[in-house]
Amino acid sequence: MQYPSESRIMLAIDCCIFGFDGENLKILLIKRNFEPEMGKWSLMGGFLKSTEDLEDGAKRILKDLTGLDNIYMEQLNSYGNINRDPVERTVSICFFALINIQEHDIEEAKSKNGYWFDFNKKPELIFDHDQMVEKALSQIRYKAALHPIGFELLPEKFTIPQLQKLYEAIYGTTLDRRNFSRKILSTKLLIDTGEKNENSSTKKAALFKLDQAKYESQFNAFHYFVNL
Amino acid sequence: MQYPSESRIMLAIDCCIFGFDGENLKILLIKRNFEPEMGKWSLMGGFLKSTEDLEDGAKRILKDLTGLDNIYMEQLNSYGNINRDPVERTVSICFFALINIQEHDIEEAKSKNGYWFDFNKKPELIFDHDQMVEKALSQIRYKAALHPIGFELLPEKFTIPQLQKLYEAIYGTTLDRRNFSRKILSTKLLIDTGEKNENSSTKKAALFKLDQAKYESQFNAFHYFVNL
DNA sequence: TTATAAATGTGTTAATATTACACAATTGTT
DNA sequence: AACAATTGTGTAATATTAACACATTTATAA
Repeated sequence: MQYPSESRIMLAIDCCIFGFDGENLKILLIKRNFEPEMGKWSLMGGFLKSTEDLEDGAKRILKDLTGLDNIYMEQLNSYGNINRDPVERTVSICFFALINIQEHDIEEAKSKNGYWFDFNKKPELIFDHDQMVEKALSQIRYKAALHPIGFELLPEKFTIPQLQKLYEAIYGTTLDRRNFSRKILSTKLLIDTGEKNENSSTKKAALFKLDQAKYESQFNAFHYFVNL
Repeated sequence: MQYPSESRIMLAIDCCIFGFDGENLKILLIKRNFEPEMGKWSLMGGFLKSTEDLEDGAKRILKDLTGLDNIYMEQLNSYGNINRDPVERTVSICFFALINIQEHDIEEAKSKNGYWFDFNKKPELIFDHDQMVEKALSQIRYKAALHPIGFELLPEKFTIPQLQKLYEAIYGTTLDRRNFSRKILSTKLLIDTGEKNENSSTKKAALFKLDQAKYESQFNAFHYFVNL
Protein backbone atom coordinates (compact mmCIF):
# COMPACT_ATOMS: atom_id res chain seq x y z
CA MET A 1 0.00 0.00 0.00
CA GLN A 2 1.14 3.50 -0.82
CA TYR A 3 -0.33 6.98 -0.64
CA PRO A 4 -1.33 8.65 -3.88
CA SER A 5 1.81 10.11 -5.37
CA GLU A 6 0.72 13.73 -5.36
CA SER A 7 3.41 14.96 -3.03
CA ARG A 8 6.72 13.17 -3.07
CA ILE A 9 9.27 15.90 -2.72
CA MET A 10 13.05 16.22 -2.47
CA LEU A 11 14.06 16.56 1.15
CA ALA A 12 17.28 18.38 1.93
CA ILE A 13 19.02 18.89 5.23
CA ASP A 14 21.04 22.04 5.82
CA CYS A 15 23.12 22.75 8.85
CA CYS A 16 24.24 26.05 10.40
CA ILE A 17 27.50 25.21 12.15
CA PHE A 18 28.69 27.70 14.72
CA GLY A 19 32.06 28.03 16.37
CA PHE A 20 33.87 30.52 18.59
CA ASP A 21 37.51 31.48 18.27
CA GLY A 22 37.82 33.34 21.56
CA GLU A 23 36.83 36.66 20.06
CA ASN A 24 34.15 36.22 17.45
CA LEU A 25 31.27 33.93 16.68
CA LYS A 26 32.16 31.92 13.57
CA ILE A 27 30.10 30.09 11.00
CA LEU A 28 31.25 27.26 8.77
CA LEU A 29 30.41 27.79 5.12
CA ILE A 30 31.24 25.85 2.01
CA LYS A 31 32.04 27.07 -1.47
CA ARG A 32 29.96 25.09 -3.90
CA ASN A 33 31.83 23.21 -6.59
CA PHE A 34 28.72 22.01 -8.36
CA GLU A 35 25.68 23.49 -10.02
CA PRO A 36 23.43 25.23 -9.36
CA GLU A 37 25.09 28.33 -7.91
CA MET A 38 28.58 26.87 -8.33
CA GLY A 39 31.23 29.10 -6.74
CA LYS A 40 28.84 30.66 -4.26
CA TRP A 41 28.83 30.09 -0.52
CA SER A 42 26.28 27.95 1.23
CA LEU A 43 25.55 26.10 4.43
CA MET A 44 26.63 22.50 4.78
CA GLY A 45 23.87 20.36 3.38
CA GLY A 46 22.76 17.27 1.56
CA PHE A 47 19.74 15.16 0.81
CA LEU A 48 17.94 12.96 3.27
CA LYS A 49 18.17 9.29 2.38
CA SER A 50 15.02 7.20 2.39
CA THR A 51 16.71 4.82 4.82
CA GLU A 52 17.57 7.25 7.59
CA ASP A 53 15.78 9.23 10.30
CA LEU A 54 16.02 13.03 10.20
CA GLU A 55 18.53 13.31 13.02
CA ASP A 56 20.62 10.50 11.56
CA GLY A 57 20.63 12.27 8.21
CA ALA A 58 21.78 15.48 9.83
CA LYS A 59 24.54 13.65 11.70
CA ARG A 60 25.65 11.84 8.57
CA ILE A 61 25.88 15.05 6.59
CA LEU A 62 27.83 16.74 9.37
CA LYS A 63 30.17 13.78 9.55
CA ASP A 64 30.65 13.60 5.77
CA LEU A 65 31.40 17.26 5.38
CA THR A 66 33.41 17.98 8.51
CA GLY A 67 34.60 14.60 9.77
CA LEU A 68 33.01 15.36 13.13
CA ASP A 69 30.52 13.49 15.20
CA ASN A 70 29.21 13.77 18.73
CA ILE A 71 28.34 17.38 18.18
CA TYR A 72 25.55 19.41 19.81
CA MET A 73 22.83 19.63 17.22
CA GLU A 74 19.25 20.76 17.25
CA GLN A 75 16.48 20.93 14.71
CA LEU A 76 15.70 24.51 13.81
CA ASN A 77 13.00 24.92 11.20
CA SER A 78 11.89 23.76 7.77
CA TYR A 79 11.91 25.83 4.62
CA GLY A 80 9.73 24.98 1.70
CA ASN A 81 8.95 27.92 -0.53
CA ILE A 82 8.12 26.57 -3.95
CA ASN A 83 10.96 28.24 -5.76
CA ARG A 84 13.62 28.19 -3.08
CA ASP A 85 15.71 25.75 -5.11
CA PRO A 86 15.88 26.60 -8.82
CA VAL A 87 16.53 23.00 -9.85
CA GLU A 88 13.49 21.35 -8.41
CA ARG A 89 10.96 21.78 -5.62
CA THR A 90 12.90 20.91 -2.49
CA VAL A 91 12.00 21.23 1.17
CA SER A 92 14.93 21.73 3.50
CA ILE A 93 14.99 20.90 7.17
CA CYS A 94 17.54 23.11 8.85
CA PHE A 95 19.60 22.14 11.89
CA PHE A 96 22.11 24.11 13.84
CA ALA A 97 25.23 22.71 15.44
CA LEU A 98 27.68 24.14 17.96
CA ILE A 99 31.26 23.00 17.85
CA ASN A 100 34.33 23.63 19.91
CA ILE A 101 36.83 24.96 17.40
CA GLN A 102 39.94 24.66 19.54
CA GLU A 103 39.60 20.95 20.10
CA HIS A 104 38.09 19.85 16.80
CA ASP A 105 39.94 19.97 13.54
CA ILE A 106 37.90 20.37 10.44
CA GLU A 107 40.51 19.16 7.93
CA GLU A 108 37.76 17.28 6.20
CA ALA A 109 35.69 20.41 5.77
CA LYS A 110 38.68 22.42 4.55
CA SER A 111 39.45 19.80 1.92
CA LYS A 112 35.89 20.31 0.68
CA ASN A 113 36.19 24.11 0.43
CA GLY A 114 34.81 24.64 3.90
CA TYR A 115 35.87 27.82 5.67
CA TRP A 116 35.21 29.49 9.00
CA PHE A 117 33.83 33.01 8.59
CA ASP A 118 33.48 35.61 11.25
CA PHE A 119 29.75 35.66 11.70
CA ASN A 120 29.68 39.39 11.08
CA LYS A 121 31.68 39.13 7.87
CA LYS A 122 29.97 36.25 6.18
CA PRO A 123 29.22 36.50 2.46
CA GLU A 124 25.78 36.33 0.98
CA LEU A 125 24.55 32.76 0.77
CA ILE A 126 22.60 30.81 -1.82
CA PHE A 127 18.87 30.14 -1.85
CA ASP A 128 17.26 30.97 1.50
CA HIS A 129 20.33 30.12 3.55
CA ASP A 130 20.69 33.67 4.86
CA GLN A 131 17.22 33.34 6.28
CA MET A 132 18.21 30.09 7.94
CA VAL A 133 21.29 31.66 9.47
CA GLU A 134 19.30 34.56 10.82
CA LYS A 135 16.82 32.19 12.44
CA ALA A 136 19.65 30.06 13.82
CA LEU A 137 21.29 33.08 15.44
CA SER A 138 18.05 34.19 16.96
CA GLN A 139 17.44 30.67 18.27
CA ILE A 140 20.92 30.53 19.79
CA ARG A 141 20.40 33.90 21.44
CA TYR A 142 17.10 32.76 22.80
CA LYS A 143 18.34 29.45 24.05
CA ALA A 144 21.73 30.51 25.37
CA ALA A 145 20.05 33.12 27.55
CA LEU A 146 18.11 30.43 29.37
CA HIS A 147 19.94 27.15 28.92
CA PRO A 148 23.58 26.14 29.19
CA ILE A 149 24.30 25.59 25.49
CA GLY A 150 27.16 28.09 25.31
CA PHE A 151 29.58 25.59 26.78
CA GLU A 152 29.34 23.54 23.60
CA LEU A 153 31.34 26.23 21.84
CA LEU A 154 34.20 26.25 24.34
CA PRO A 155 37.04 23.84 25.04
CA GLU A 156 36.61 21.36 27.84
CA LYS A 157 38.42 23.66 30.24
CA PHE A 158 37.69 27.34 30.03
CA THR A 159 37.88 30.50 32.09
CA ILE A 160 35.00 32.70 33.11
CA PRO A 161 36.35 35.64 31.10
CA GLN A 162 36.39 33.36 28.03
CA LEU A 163 32.80 32.38 28.71
CA GLN A 164 31.89 36.03 29.06
CA LYS A 165 33.50 36.87 25.71
CA LEU A 166 31.42 34.14 24.15
CA TYR A 167 28.21 35.58 25.54
CA GLU A 168 29.26 39.03 24.43
CA ALA A 169 29.86 37.71 20.92
CA ILE A 170 26.51 35.94 20.83
CA TYR A 171 24.58 39.02 21.94
CA GLY A 172 26.78 41.66 20.35
CA THR A 173 27.00 43.52 23.61
CA THR A 174 29.22 43.96 26.65
CA LEU A 175 28.45 42.58 30.08
CA ASP A 176 29.63 43.58 33.52
CA ARG A 177 32.49 41.26 34.50
CA ARG A 178 31.58 41.04 38.16
CA ASN A 179 27.88 40.50 37.73
CA PHE A 180 28.46 37.96 34.97
CA SER A 181 30.86 35.95 37.08
CA ARG A 182 28.49 35.89 40.02
CA LYS A 183 25.57 34.83 37.88
CA ILE A 184 27.45 32.00 36.19
CA LEU A 185 28.91 30.68 39.42
CA SER A 186 25.53 30.80 41.14
CA THR A 187 24.29 28.09 38.76
CA LYS A 188 26.80 25.68 40.35
CA LEU A 189 27.32 24.19 36.91
CA LEU A 190 31.05 24.90 36.93
CA ILE A 191 33.81 23.06 38.71
CA ASP A 192 37.09 24.80 39.42
CA THR A 193 39.81 22.51 38.06
CA GLY A 194 42.45 24.22 40.20
CA GLU A 195 44.43 24.90 37.03
CA LYS A 196 45.14 28.31 35.53
CA ASN A 197 45.01 29.50 31.97
CA GLU A 198 48.71 29.68 31.03
CA ASN A 199 48.07 31.57 27.79
CA SER A 200 47.90 34.90 29.44
CA SER A 201 50.37 37.71 29.78
CA THR A 202 48.67 39.06 32.87
CA LYS A 203 46.89 37.44 35.77
CA LYS A 204 46.07 33.88 34.80
CA ALA A 205 42.41 33.09 35.11
CA ALA A 206 41.12 29.94 36.78
CA LEU A 207 40.13 27.10 34.48
CA PHE A 208 36.71 25.61 35.04
CA LYS A 209 34.96 22.64 33.55
CA LEU A 210 31.31 21.70 33.34
CA ASP A 211 29.81 19.59 36.07
CA GLN A 212 28.62 17.06 33.52
CA ALA A 213 26.04 15.39 35.74
CA LYS A 214 24.45 18.67 36.79
CA TYR A 215 24.61 19.94 33.24
CA GLU A 216 22.62 16.99 31.98
CA SER A 217 20.11 16.88 34.78
CA GLN A 218 19.48 20.63 34.69
CA PHE A 219 19.64 21.17 30.97
CA ASN A 220 15.98 22.03 30.73
CA ALA A 221 15.90 24.11 33.89
CA PHE A 222 16.01 27.86 33.44
CA HIS A 223 19.13 29.70 34.37
CA TYR A 224 18.73 33.24 33.00
CA PHE A 225 22.39 33.54 32.07
CA VAL A 226 21.55 36.77 30.34
CA ASN A 227 18.36 38.74 30.71
CA LEU A 228 16.63 39.00 27.37
CA MET B 1 17.44 19.56 -14.72
CA GLN B 2 16.55 17.48 -11.71
CA TYR B 3 18.38 16.03 -8.76
CA PRO B 4 19.01 12.30 -8.68
CA SER B 5 15.85 10.68 -7.43
CA GLU B 6 17.30 9.06 -4.33
CA SER B 7 15.19 10.92 -1.85
CA ARG B 8 11.75 12.02 -2.92
CA ILE B 9 9.60 11.49 0.11
CA MET B 10 5.97 11.99 1.11
CA LEU B 11 5.59 15.23 3.01
CA ALA B 12 2.75 15.53 5.47
CA ILE B 13 1.63 18.49 7.53
CA ASP B 14 0.08 17.95 10.94
CA CYS B 15 -1.40 20.61 13.12
CA CYS B 16 -1.92 20.77 16.89
CA ILE B 17 -4.89 23.05 17.35
CA PHE B 18 -5.39 24.47 20.83
CA GLY B 19 -8.38 26.19 22.31
CA PHE B 20 -9.53 27.38 25.71
CA ASP B 21 -13.07 27.08 27.06
CA GLY B 22 -12.64 29.32 30.08
CA GLU B 23 -11.59 26.47 32.34
CA ASN B 24 -9.41 24.00 30.47
CA LEU B 25 -6.96 23.94 27.64
CA LYS B 26 -8.54 22.06 24.74
CA ILE B 27 -7.12 20.27 21.74
CA LEU B 28 -8.91 19.55 18.49
CA LEU B 29 -8.63 15.93 17.38
CA ILE B 30 -10.15 14.02 14.53
CA LYS B 31 -11.39 10.45 14.38
CA ARG B 32 -9.92 8.84 11.30
CA ASN B 33 -12.40 7.41 8.85
CA PHE B 34 -9.76 5.97 6.55
CA GLU B 35 -6.89 3.52 6.74
CA PRO B 36 -4.39 3.16 8.23
CA GLU B 37 -5.49 3.36 11.85
CA MET B 38 -9.12 3.97 10.95
CA GLY B 39 -11.23 4.77 14.02
CA LYS B 40 -8.33 6.09 16.02
CA TRP B 41 -7.75 9.70 16.98
CA SER B 42 -5.18 11.91 15.32
CA LEU B 43 -4.15 15.50 14.79
CA MET B 44 -5.51 17.42 11.85
CA GLY B 45 -3.27 16.74 8.92
CA GLY B 46 -2.79 16.26 5.23
CA PHE B 47 -0.19 16.12 2.52
CA LEU B 48 1.75 19.06 1.21
CA LYS B 49 1.01 19.80 -2.40
CA SER B 50 3.86 20.36 -4.80
CA THR B 51 2.36 23.70 -5.73
CA GLU B 52 2.22 25.30 -2.29
CA ASP B 53 4.61 26.73 0.28
CA LEU B 54 4.76 25.10 3.71
CA GLU B 55 2.79 27.80 5.48
CA ASP B 56 0.22 27.87 2.70
CA GLY B 57 -0.17 24.11 2.99
CA ALA B 58 -0.67 24.37 6.72
CA LYS B 59 -3.28 27.11 6.25
CA ARG B 60 -5.06 25.15 3.55
CA ILE B 61 -5.28 22.06 5.72
CA LEU B 62 -6.55 24.08 8.66
CA LYS B 63 -9.13 25.71 6.43
CA ASP B 64 -10.22 22.43 4.84
CA LEU B 65 -10.67 20.64 8.13
CA THR B 66 -12.05 23.40 10.33
CA GLY B 67 -13.34 26.05 7.98
CA LEU B 68 -11.16 28.61 9.73
CA ASP B 69 -8.58 30.99 8.46
CA ASN B 70 -6.68 33.93 9.87
CA ILE B 71 -5.53 31.84 12.80
CA TYR B 72 -2.34 32.17 14.82
CA MET B 73 -0.06 29.44 13.57
CA GLU B 74 3.57 28.61 14.01
CA GLN B 75 5.87 25.94 12.69
CA LEU B 76 6.87 23.59 15.45
CA ASN B 77 9.14 20.76 14.36
CA SER B 78 9.55 18.01 11.77
CA TYR B 79 9.23 14.31 12.38
CA GLY B 80 10.84 11.78 10.11
CA ASN B 81 11.53 8.47 11.76
CA ILE B 82 11.65 5.85 9.06
CA ASN B 83 8.73 3.83 10.32
CA ARG B 84 6.59 6.55 11.79
CA ASP B 85 3.93 5.95 9.13
CA PRO B 86 3.24 2.27 8.45
CA VAL B 87 2.05 2.87 4.90
CA GLU B 88 5.09 4.54 3.49
CA ARG B 89 8.08 6.62 4.56
CA THR B 90 6.59 10.02 5.32
CA VAL B 91 8.11 13.10 6.90
CA SER B 92 5.67 15.31 8.75
CA ILE B 93 6.10 18.99 9.45
CA CYS B 94 4.12 19.87 12.53
CA PHE B 95 2.48 23.24 13.20
CA PHE B 96 0.55 24.46 16.15
CA ALA B 97 -2.40 26.82 16.03
CA LEU B 98 -4.24 28.77 18.70
CA ILE B 99 -7.89 29.52 18.23
CA ASN B 100 -10.49 31.47 20.07
CA ILE B 101 -13.22 28.92 20.70
CA GLN B 102 -15.94 31.33 21.79
CA GLU B 103 -15.90 33.32 18.60
CA HIS B 104 -15.08 30.63 16.06
CA ASP B 105 -17.41 27.84 15.17
CA ILE B 106 -15.89 24.64 13.97
CA GLU B 107 -18.97 23.15 12.31
CA GLU B 108 -16.75 22.04 9.48
CA ALA B 109 -14.46 20.12 11.83
CA LYS B 110 -17.40 18.52 13.63
CA SER B 111 -18.84 17.31 10.35
CA LYS B 112 -15.51 15.61 9.75
CA ASN B 113 -15.45 13.84 13.11
CA GLY B 114 -13.46 16.61 14.77
CA TYR B 115 -13.91 17.00 18.50
CA TRP B 116 -12.53 19.26 21.21
CA PHE B 117 -10.87 17.29 24.02
CA ASP B 118 -9.82 18.57 27.37
CA PHE B 119 -6.09 18.56 26.98
CA ASN B 120 -5.74 16.45 30.10
CA LYS B 121 -8.25 13.88 28.92
CA LYS B 122 -7.16 13.34 25.36
CA PRO B 123 -6.99 9.80 24.02
CA GLU B 124 -3.86 8.16 22.71
CA LEU B 125 -3.08 9.33 19.20
CA ILE B 126 -1.78 7.59 16.10
CA PHE B 127 1.80 7.43 14.89
CA ASP B 128 4.01 9.94 16.70
CA HIS B 129 1.24 12.47 17.23
CA ASP B 130 1.48 12.22 21.01
CA GLN B 131 5.09 13.28 20.71
CA MET B 132 4.03 16.23 18.57
CA VAL B 133 1.41 17.29 21.11
CA GLU B 134 3.90 17.09 23.95
CA LYS B 135 6.34 19.27 22.05
CA ALA B 136 3.57 21.70 21.13
CA LEU B 137 2.54 22.09 24.75
CA SER B 138 6.09 22.67 25.85
CA GLN B 139 6.54 25.24 23.09
CA ILE B 140 3.35 27.04 24.11
CA ARG B 141 4.46 27.09 27.73
CA TYR B 142 7.82 28.43 26.71
CA LYS B 143 6.47 31.06 24.43
CA ALA B 144 3.46 32.19 26.45
CA ALA B 145 5.74 32.88 29.40
CA LEU B 146 7.67 35.42 27.37
CA HIS B 147 5.46 36.58 24.54
CA PRO B 148 1.83 37.65 24.30
CA ILE B 149 0.46 34.62 22.46
CA GLY B 150 -2.10 33.72 25.11
CA PHE B 151 -4.50 36.36 23.84
CA GLU B 152 -5.00 34.31 20.66
CA LEU B 153 -6.97 31.82 22.74
CA LEU B 154 -9.36 34.39 24.20
CA PRO B 155 -12.28 36.35 22.76
CA GLU B 156 -11.64 39.86 21.56
CA LYS B 157 -12.80 41.27 24.87
CA PHE B 158 -11.75 39.48 28.02
CA THR B 159 -11.27 40.05 31.72
CA ILE B 160 -8.05 39.74 33.66
CA PRO B 161 -9.40 36.85 35.73
CA GLN B 162 -10.18 35.03 32.47
CA LEU B 163 -6.65 35.63 31.26
CA GLN B 164 -5.33 34.33 34.55
CA LYS B 165 -7.37 31.15 34.24
CA LEU B 166 -5.87 30.64 30.82
CA TYR B 167 -2.34 30.94 32.16
CA GLU B 168 -3.20 28.62 35.00
CA ALA B 169 -4.50 26.06 32.52
CA ILE B 170 -1.41 26.36 30.34
CA TYR B 171 0.97 25.86 33.23
CA GLY B 172 -1.18 23.59 35.34
CA THR B 173 -0.67 25.80 38.36
CA THR B 174 -2.28 28.59 40.32
CA LEU B 175 -1.13 32.18 40.32
CA ASP B 176 -1.60 35.00 42.77
CA ARG B 177 -4.47 37.16 41.53
CA ARG B 178 -2.99 40.47 42.64
CA ASN B 179 0.51 39.88 41.37
CA PHE B 180 -0.78 38.51 38.07
CA SER B 181 -2.97 41.52 37.47
CA ARG B 182 -0.16 43.92 38.22
CA LYS B 183 2.25 42.11 35.92
CA ILE B 184 -0.18 41.98 33.01
CA LEU B 185 -1.21 45.60 33.33
CA SER B 186 2.41 46.72 33.58
CA THR B 187 2.95 45.58 29.98
CA LYS B 188 0.50 48.28 28.84
CA LEU B 189 -0.74 45.85 26.20
CA LEU B 190 -4.33 46.00 27.46
CA ILE B 191 -6.91 48.67 26.94
CA ASP B 192 -9.84 48.96 29.32
CA THR B 193 -12.97 48.98 27.15
CA GLY B 194 -15.04 50.49 29.97
CA GLU B 195 -17.44 47.57 29.67
CA LYS B 196 -18.04 44.89 32.27
CA ASN B 197 -18.40 41.16 31.93
CA GLU B 198 -22.15 40.66 32.32
CA ASN B 199 -21.91 36.87 32.67
CA SER B 200 -21.12 37.00 36.32
CA SER B 201 -23.22 36.47 39.38
CA THR B 202 -20.88 38.49 41.56
CA LYS B 203 -18.77 41.53 40.97
CA LYS B 204 -18.49 42.05 37.21
CA ALA B 205 -14.92 42.21 35.99
CA ALA B 206 -13.71 44.89 33.58
CA LEU B 207 -13.41 43.87 29.95
CA PHE B 208 -10.12 44.61 28.26
CA LYS B 209 -8.97 44.31 24.70
CA LEU B 210 -5.50 44.11 23.20
CA ASP B 211 -3.80 47.29 22.12
CA GLN B 212 -3.31 45.91 18.63
CA ALA B 213 -0.58 48.32 17.60
CA LYS B 214 1.49 47.74 20.72
CA TYR B 215 0.89 44.03 20.47
CA GLU B 216 2.32 43.88 16.99
CA SER B 217 5.25 46.19 17.60
CA GLN B 218 6.23 44.48 20.85
CA PHE B 219 5.51 40.92 19.88
CA ASN B 220 9.14 39.94 19.97
CA ALA B 221 9.96 41.91 23.10
CA PHE B 222 10.14 39.96 26.33
CA HIS B 223 7.43 40.36 28.88
CA TYR B 224 7.95 37.60 31.45
CA PHE B 225 4.24 37.04 31.94
CA VAL B 226 5.10 34.03 34.03
CA ASN B 227 8.46 33.15 35.48
CA LEU B 228 9.66 29.86 34.06
C1' DT C 1 64.70 44.97 40.98
C1' DT C 2 61.08 47.76 40.72
C1' DA C 3 57.39 50.15 38.42
C1' DT C 4 53.72 49.60 35.23
C1' DA C 5 49.85 48.03 32.54
C1' DA C 6 46.51 44.71 31.74
C1' DA C 7 43.65 41.46 33.30
C1' DT C 8 41.36 38.70 37.16
C1' DG C 9 38.83 38.00 41.69
C1' DT C 10 35.76 39.65 45.18
C1' DG C 11 32.84 43.02 48.04
C1' DT C 12 29.23 46.62 48.76
C1' DT C 13 25.35 49.51 47.98
C1' DA C 14 21.31 51.31 45.55
C1' DA C 15 17.61 50.36 42.49
C1' DT C 16 14.26 47.21 40.83
C1' DA C 17 11.35 43.22 40.78
C1' DT C 18 9.01 39.56 43.06
C1' DT C 19 6.41 37.52 46.64
C1' DA C 20 3.21 37.26 50.25
C1' DC C 21 -0.47 38.95 52.26
C1' DA C 22 -5.12 42.22 53.83
C1' DC C 23 -8.85 44.95 53.13
C1' DA C 24 -12.52 47.38 50.57
C1' DA C 25 -16.04 47.24 46.81
C1' DT C 26 -19.52 45.03 43.77
C1' DT C 27 -23.41 42.00 42.79
C1' DG C 28 -26.76 38.22 42.78
C1' DT C 29 -29.00 35.38 46.23
C1' DT C 30 -31.08 34.34 50.64
C1' DA D 1 -30.40 43.68 54.94
C1' DA D 2 -27.08 40.02 55.47
C1' DC D 3 -24.22 36.88 52.96
C1' DA D 4 -21.12 34.62 49.77
C1' DA D 5 -18.43 34.95 45.87
C1' DT D 6 -15.57 37.49 43.16
C1' DT D 7 -12.99 41.64 41.73
C1' DG D 8 -9.88 45.70 42.48
C1' DT D 9 -6.05 47.85 44.82
C1' DG D 10 -2.37 48.67 48.49
C1' DT D 11 1.81 47.63 51.26
C1' DA D 12 5.76 45.50 53.47
C1' DA D 13 9.38 41.84 53.29
C1' DT D 14 12.46 39.48 50.39
C1' DA D 15 15.23 38.48 46.41
C1' DT D 16 17.42 39.83 42.29
C1' DT D 17 19.82 42.93 39.30
C1' DA D 18 22.71 46.77 38.26
C1' DA D 19 26.32 49.89 39.21
C1' DC D 20 30.46 50.67 40.97
C1' DA D 21 35.75 50.21 43.77
C1' DC D 22 39.57 48.13 45.29
C1' DA D 23 43.02 44.51 45.84
C1' DT D 24 45.71 40.74 43.42
C1' DT D 25 48.44 38.51 39.82
C1' DT D 26 51.79 38.45 36.05
C1' DA D 27 54.60 39.61 31.94
C1' DT D 28 57.07 43.44 30.33
C1' DA D 29 59.57 47.66 30.37
C1' DA D 30 62.21 50.92 32.94
